[in-house]
Amino acid sequence: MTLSIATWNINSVRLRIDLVGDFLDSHQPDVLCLQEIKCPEANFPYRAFRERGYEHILVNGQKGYHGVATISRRPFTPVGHREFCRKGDARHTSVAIPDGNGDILVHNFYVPAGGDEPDPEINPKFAHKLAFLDEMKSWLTGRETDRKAILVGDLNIAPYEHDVWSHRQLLRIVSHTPVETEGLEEVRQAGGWLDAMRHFVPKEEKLYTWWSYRAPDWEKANKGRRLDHIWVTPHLGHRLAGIEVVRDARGWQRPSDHVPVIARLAAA
Amino acid sequence: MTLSIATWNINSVRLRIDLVGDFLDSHQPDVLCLQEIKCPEANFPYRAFRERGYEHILVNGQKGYHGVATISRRPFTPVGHREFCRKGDARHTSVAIPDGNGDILVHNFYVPAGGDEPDPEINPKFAHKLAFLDEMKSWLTGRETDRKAILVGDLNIAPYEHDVWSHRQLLRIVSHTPVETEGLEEVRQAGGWLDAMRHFVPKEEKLYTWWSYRAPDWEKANKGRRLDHIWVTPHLGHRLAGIEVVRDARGWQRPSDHVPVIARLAAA
DNA sequence: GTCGATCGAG
DNA sequence: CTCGATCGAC
Repeated sequence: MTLSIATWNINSVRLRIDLVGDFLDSHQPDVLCLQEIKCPEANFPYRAFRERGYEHILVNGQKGYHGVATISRRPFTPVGHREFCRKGDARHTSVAIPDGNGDILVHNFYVPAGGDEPDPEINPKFAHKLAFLDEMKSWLTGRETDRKAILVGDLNIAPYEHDVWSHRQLLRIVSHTPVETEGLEEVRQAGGWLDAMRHFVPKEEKLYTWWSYRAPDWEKANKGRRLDHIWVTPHLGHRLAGIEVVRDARGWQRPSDHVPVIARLAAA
Repeated sequence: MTLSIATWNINSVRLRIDLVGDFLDSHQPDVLCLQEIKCPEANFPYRAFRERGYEHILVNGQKGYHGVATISRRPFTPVGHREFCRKGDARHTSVAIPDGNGDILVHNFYVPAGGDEPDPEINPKFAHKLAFLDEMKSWLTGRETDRKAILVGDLNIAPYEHDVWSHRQLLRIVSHTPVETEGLEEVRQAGGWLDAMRHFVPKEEKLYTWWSYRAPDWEKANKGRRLDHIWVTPHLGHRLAGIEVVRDARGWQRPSDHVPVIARLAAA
């Protein structure tokens, strides 16, 4: 059976529920992983999903900040949320999707943004980000390597040179500092993950999933970053069929600053 | 020449500029007096008015609160704003509209709401409202009596029994307490004004211009109040041709809690 | 209920 | 620039 899975930092799912509906109608992913839903589970707009046949929903939300949700038109088993860094933040959820011979485990992450100042000594938000990466690394080491698994989300780090519009100008900007990009590479390698987006798009080619709200003419300036990611374990590597970055979404009415990314897996 | 003049507490002109445009397109008043524009003059959405041929605009605005604007498709001479109660509030503006033999003076007022507790000793907002009425009375006494003049606005008082859904239940509710209703009558009589709305609608008939946001089913409950008024001097009394309360406006998308009131004057 | 201001966060 | 929370005002 094939599987298509999308990840999207929606920056308030309630405010943008119509955009999400349009996206599901037009792109029909099997699974949608949202980040920054910005509401507790009780206020999640379930109906818009169920109306469209997305009846399997797992929400890890909190009031006002962060929050992730995994939504699927294929049945899944909720696996649970891990609370990283003992902060009470809703930044992770996981589900297991039956897929012929065994399940595919799907991790949905929202890594802390890290504030402005890239110094953990003076910026506790940056320290939190680095601690989160450390904990991701140890928790994921060996955990899914020998299974069929997918890790998606807003990882808030653009790891490679051409994941940002200017490597040089962003080296001291949070999301592209060496301690973060190297940290994220360690997480990826420790878990044995393959970077699905870069599997299809050469590392020499610019690839973005986020454009700041502050630049009025985002399309012309095109000062983007690749903050959103889809990783798969080697057991799924041979099934990777394609990647789509829905760049158009940045130009929709009242958009999120992130766009959806979709990965398509061939049948086993 | 005929003249039609509308008054509308818009509760943020920027948020509801599309509603205002629709109203102008559909009802085509010569003059529109807005209250509670809630922005300084610099942020006033002039373009939407000019695009529609309303090229004469006088704004007395302030940041976040209150603010009035008089908008006209007929030329006028700005007369100025009076600052009542030395509070720095933007609650009045006036213009003079050439009308054959002499001008028609148009006063646009936003009287303070007065808070919840109808006791000036313990509620300074109520004291301010009463002081505002006092100052209106002395300032207007004899001032326009012998001219062609119109006074419109959100006066935040429902003066007569049938200006509220329940006279008995509102006697101790701010906007319908005796000290306010009597005070407003004194203002009206001291200036020699005629109540144009009650000129057409008998005092025994319910007449409202405002329905609270808090009542979810405003139309069915119909617990309204007549807070918005159009007064004219005797020199214009014989020209009063009709009054329209645009009640529908309360049911528009994201409405103001007040609806527009339009007065039509016949040619001299 | 609905607004704008202010704030922290992105 | 845009979001939600909080607040005071209506």
